[in-house]
Amino acid sequence: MKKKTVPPSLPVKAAYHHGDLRRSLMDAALGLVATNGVQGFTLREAARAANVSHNAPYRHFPSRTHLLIELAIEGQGLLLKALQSAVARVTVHTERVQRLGIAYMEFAIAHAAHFRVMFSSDVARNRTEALTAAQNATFQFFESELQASEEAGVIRTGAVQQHALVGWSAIHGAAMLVLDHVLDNTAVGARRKPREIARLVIQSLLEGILVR
Amino acid sequence: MKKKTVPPSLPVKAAYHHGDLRRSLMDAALGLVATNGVQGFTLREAARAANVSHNAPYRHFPSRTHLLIELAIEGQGLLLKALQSAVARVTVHTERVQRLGIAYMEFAIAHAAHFRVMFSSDVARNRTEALTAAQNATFQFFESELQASEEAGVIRTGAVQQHALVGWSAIHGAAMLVLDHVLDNTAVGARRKPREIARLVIQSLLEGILVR
DNA sequence: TGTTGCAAGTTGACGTCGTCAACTTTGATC
DNA sequence: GATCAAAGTTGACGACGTCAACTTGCAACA
Repeated sequence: MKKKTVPPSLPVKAAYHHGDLRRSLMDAALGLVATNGVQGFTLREAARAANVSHNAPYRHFPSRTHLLIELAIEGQGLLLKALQSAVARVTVHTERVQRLGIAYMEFAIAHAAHFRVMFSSDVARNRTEALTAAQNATFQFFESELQASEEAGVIRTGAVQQHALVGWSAIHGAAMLVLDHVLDNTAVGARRKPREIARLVIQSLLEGILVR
Repeated sequence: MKKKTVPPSLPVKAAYHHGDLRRSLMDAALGLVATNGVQGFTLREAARAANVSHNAPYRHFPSRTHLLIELAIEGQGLLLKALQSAVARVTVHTERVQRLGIAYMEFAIAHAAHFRVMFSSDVARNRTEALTAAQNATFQFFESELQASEEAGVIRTGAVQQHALVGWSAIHGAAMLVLDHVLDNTAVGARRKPREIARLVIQSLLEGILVR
């Protein structure tokens, strides 16, 4: 019924056994999440997009949720990589912190599908050890960054973990609010690009709010 | 088949027409969200919990999503009320800000079902004007609070909206991370109660991170 | 008082979904 | 060239959201 003699192995769409169905399904899932949201993603539709039967995905993922978990782990890796390369070759510590915040926000926008999956309650509710490890790696990167700033005498001492917590919370919260368009109708968020919002958040974090 | 002559109108479970099915469905939905998550909530199961047929909910809500939206609006109102009463009779401005943050976090924990619905991507994706208005009311309360602090000379001037943004982002992000147990395996979040985490976040926000 | 009309609730159906079980195809290994 | 596990397919099941058509109950009005 289908192609029997494979034409001389073009790099894409390789074999009868589909080549890399696992990757295709994950890509299809990302597309569906981007347009329909996490809960609008369907195993069967991903299978259709990959031209396989509705049960083929079960050869690669034990369930719909596990496919999402794999996407979340992948996304955490991409996020960590994005953060690391955002501060590579930057030596001024406050500049590094600023760039980390902006990179986080821009990752949430540019990889919105990954980001939504990473923090979807469905995934959170069924988190695996691998996902937890990936999340912890990102947080530890934040911590090590602030540790370096403290040792350089740039930030207040003795509260590195606390500062990493508030920093992550603030930029993560801002990203969530931006992604869900909650800020669209507020005076401060309406006409600002995500990057500017991230900059404002980090700036307030660094300088504080109280009069000095 | 069922009771025909209504026994002298007891206040609860009133009539044949169920009394207040709308409220019962929303309560059932909250219970389901609390145990199964937002995406685990089912119209049919809510109907079963209220002892009506699987289509009775459609006499009160045009769709499953609209029931969730109603819950989100209700939750925003409860949140605003909780914030307001948290600072009633408190006069010291920094104390007020601290209490607002703690109240936000405690609302997210105590009303986890409402909170999850309020910020579920399903609801965000289909937001109505009423929901947007309810969200804006909360944010404007934050802003007016900081405005008062500024006029009292407690916080830095000229950036009220910015500070409201970062404050909301930080405490909201912290609440989301706590709710999804993302902090459970971090050094700073593992052994702290949500209230302490909120306190840390607000404290860092007020004082800033940089050396002075 | 009797009729009428509308809101609330029910029944049944449709298409879609996630998942299970049993089957077939494919390609590598000895 | 036979074997065998991995990869993919077919068909089924129950549950879901939603639509359409029906029934029940209450209240307003003649």
